Amino acid sequence: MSTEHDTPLLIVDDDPVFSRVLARALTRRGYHVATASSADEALEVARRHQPVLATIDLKMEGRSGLTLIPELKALLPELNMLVLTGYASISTAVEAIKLGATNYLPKPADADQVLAALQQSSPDAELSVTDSPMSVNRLEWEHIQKVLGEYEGNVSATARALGMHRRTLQRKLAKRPVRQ
Amino acid sequence: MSTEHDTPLLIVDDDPVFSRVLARALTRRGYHVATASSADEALEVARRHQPVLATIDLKMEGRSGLTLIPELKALLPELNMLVLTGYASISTAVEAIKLGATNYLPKPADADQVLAALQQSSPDAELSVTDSPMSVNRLEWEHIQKVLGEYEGNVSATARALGMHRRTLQRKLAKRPVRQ
DNA sequence: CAGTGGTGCGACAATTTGTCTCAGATCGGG
DNA sequence: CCCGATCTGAGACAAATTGTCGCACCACTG
Repeated sequence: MSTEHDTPLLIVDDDPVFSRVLARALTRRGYHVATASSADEALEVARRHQPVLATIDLKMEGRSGLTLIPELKALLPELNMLVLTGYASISTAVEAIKLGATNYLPKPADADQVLAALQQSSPDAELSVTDSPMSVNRLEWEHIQKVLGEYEGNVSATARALGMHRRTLQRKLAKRPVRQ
Repeated sequence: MSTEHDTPLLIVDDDPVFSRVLARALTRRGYHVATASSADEALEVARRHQPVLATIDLKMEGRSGLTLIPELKALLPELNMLVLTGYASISTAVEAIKLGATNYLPKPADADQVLAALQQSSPDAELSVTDSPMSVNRLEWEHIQKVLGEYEGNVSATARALGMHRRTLQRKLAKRPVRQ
């Protein structure tokens, strides 16, 4: 476990909240974390920081994270890149891997899942024994909260975006095991 | 268009209807088509047929098509493999590409899409990123597939890990993934 | 051979969703 | 000030999904 101590890691994400939370969690686990909030900033920071691991968001202002992958790869051929996105799709997953990403996860994902995905870099994939995956309900809850935030709390719009009935979303939000 | 004339192509799928329809469509377009309905048969046929292109179904009787990918690759290093499945998920897509598949398409897909996916050689970083978040159901499907993969397809263990009833998981798996 | 743990699937009750419907609130014009 | 559009919470009831239990049937192992 001491092998990853101070391993330089780069987080590329334009959502400051997500970025900060993940950075904190990874720092606590002993990584040397840097963050960037755009593709261009990522290249800049990468030059200085020389990361060994990176997480890359796809949907960002300006260039998409997809174009960033080959650029980072050119800069740091050894870099282990995990694509992490709230707008996941099979087609971008396929492209990301072909472009050289080592893994691809839909958000929400917690720090442990991120690390497991980064570690699982070898193509043959020794199955990591993730102690306990997120329950379906928790995953759903976090996703709902995130999207709800993106729509500034508009329940109707969120329900439409999530492809669920407004009444259902309403009910799910009503039995909140959570505050604010 | 004459370049693909008589190009040997292998279809691996255990659904005879799908297999026959696709074979006919591709034959009409000038390919020299062979079919196989299991992983083992695929290896056998591949030896004789020496395909340049192949489509591989994931969910088949016996071994999954996923294990077939590296085997075919070992047999025919130049083989261009397209994974084609009715139970598409990001996690199997990532796995398939890492194992050497050149592309991945959810069924249903018509012959033209299949050919386009097989022909498309270089990755495209300009691919547009979806602008709507995943639906709750789709996210659930992706998560289930990922965990299921981590437990090597063990339904009971996956259900336990996800805190859901085996019967329920079973039923969810029987359904196709929701689009969009 | 018995024991353990996996899988598929039928059946029926318990719960959750979908659908429809109202009755406010709010907001930005015209 | 009223209009139309849109958002909201909530009741009611049907439709669909899930929880539960049970059973048969492997495969593996001591």
